[in-house]
Amino acid sequence: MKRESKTQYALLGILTQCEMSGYEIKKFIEESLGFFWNESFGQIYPTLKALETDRLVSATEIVSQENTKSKIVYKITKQGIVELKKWLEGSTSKSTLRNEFLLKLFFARNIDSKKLMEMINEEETRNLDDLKIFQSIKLNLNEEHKKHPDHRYWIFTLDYGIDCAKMTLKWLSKIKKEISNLS
Amino acid sequence: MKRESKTQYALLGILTQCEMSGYEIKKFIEESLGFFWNESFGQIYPTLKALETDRLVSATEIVSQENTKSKIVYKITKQGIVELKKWLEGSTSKSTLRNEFLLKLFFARNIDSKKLMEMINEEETRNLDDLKIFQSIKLNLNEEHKKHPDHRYWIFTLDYGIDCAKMTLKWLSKIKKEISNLS
DNA sequence: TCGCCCATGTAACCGGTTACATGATTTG
DNA sequence: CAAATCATGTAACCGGTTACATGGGCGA
Repeated sequence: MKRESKTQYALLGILTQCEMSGYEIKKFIEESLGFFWNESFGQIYPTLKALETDRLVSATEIVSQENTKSKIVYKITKQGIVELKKWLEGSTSKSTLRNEFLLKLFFARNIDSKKLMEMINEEETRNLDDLKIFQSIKLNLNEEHKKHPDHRYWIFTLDYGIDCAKMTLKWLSKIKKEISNLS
Repeated sequence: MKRESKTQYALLGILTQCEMSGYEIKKFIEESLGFFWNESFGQIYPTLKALETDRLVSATEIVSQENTKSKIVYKITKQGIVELKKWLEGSTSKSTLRNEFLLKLFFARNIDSKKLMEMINEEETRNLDDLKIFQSIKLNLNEEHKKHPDHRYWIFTLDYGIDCAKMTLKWLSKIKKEISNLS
């Protein structure tokens, strides 16, 4: 069984928005997919070059003007869209998830009870912060990008983040109660 | 910033249960941590050896008897427990999550609507299957291992899986409705 | 001038999976 | 007898991050 990186498809998908440089793609990922996907420059730049040699994207150098610096923008080609659709409509492999917090909780018998509470409180804060961010992004999305062709799908993924954070918060408060009742 | 594999801590944590061979550790992971952690033999065996040279575990060869095959069982040492606790009570880094389903959904404008529905239905089935498995494990855990010192923590992590699957199912049915209403 | 952001790139490294080899024992 | 499971191990490979280099522009 061979593995195949999904980085290429992430980049192709992003380039269905508009043409972008590697640097802009990185920013887009951080701002939009950050909570369920990420890529480093060490992946983005070489993958863009590989996509270009495969003719799935085309590169154009934008030369330095006043107020702008030179950059290389990439545009998805027809073949690129074909390849993207193949992946989109193909089977989805479940990602190998590794949750360090759950792993620690599984072994929590070995944690000092005070430290355990601290750990859970930190997780609570993290999720509360995430929730706030997601909700403010959703507000902004509904105000400024309502007409964007991808708007509904962006809301779908964002709602997942919101529901996930809310569920986790409920679960955390539940286990906090049980731990304080019984220890 | 250096990275440090968590595999060693996962193994140390598991060995707080009882002494086990590499093979048994693998089975334990699959049966108990499977939905939020996994390790391959290619990691387990070399890591066990490294833990042994660091004196965090001790190895004993169980020679072949009638009905049993020879195997090497590993036992956590006092230093091992110290190192485990250091990790447990240290800071928890959030794992880099990559959710292929969400990535596809984010780009779903490029998916044929019938195929999109199929994709969502598959995700629904996957979550329903997971939920059933988690619930049966929970039943079994409450019947057979109620007295186990780790019982409550096992239930906590399991409950997370259950709540997560339920939340995802709700969210999936919500987006299904919205897609069928508006397309 | 200093630090920050824009912008591109790559080499070294690491963590992990896959695929294989070996061989015993058990089960259908 | 074949297939599955028990049991250990490793080499090749891959995907990804980190850390670095380079250099221009811009604001404090």
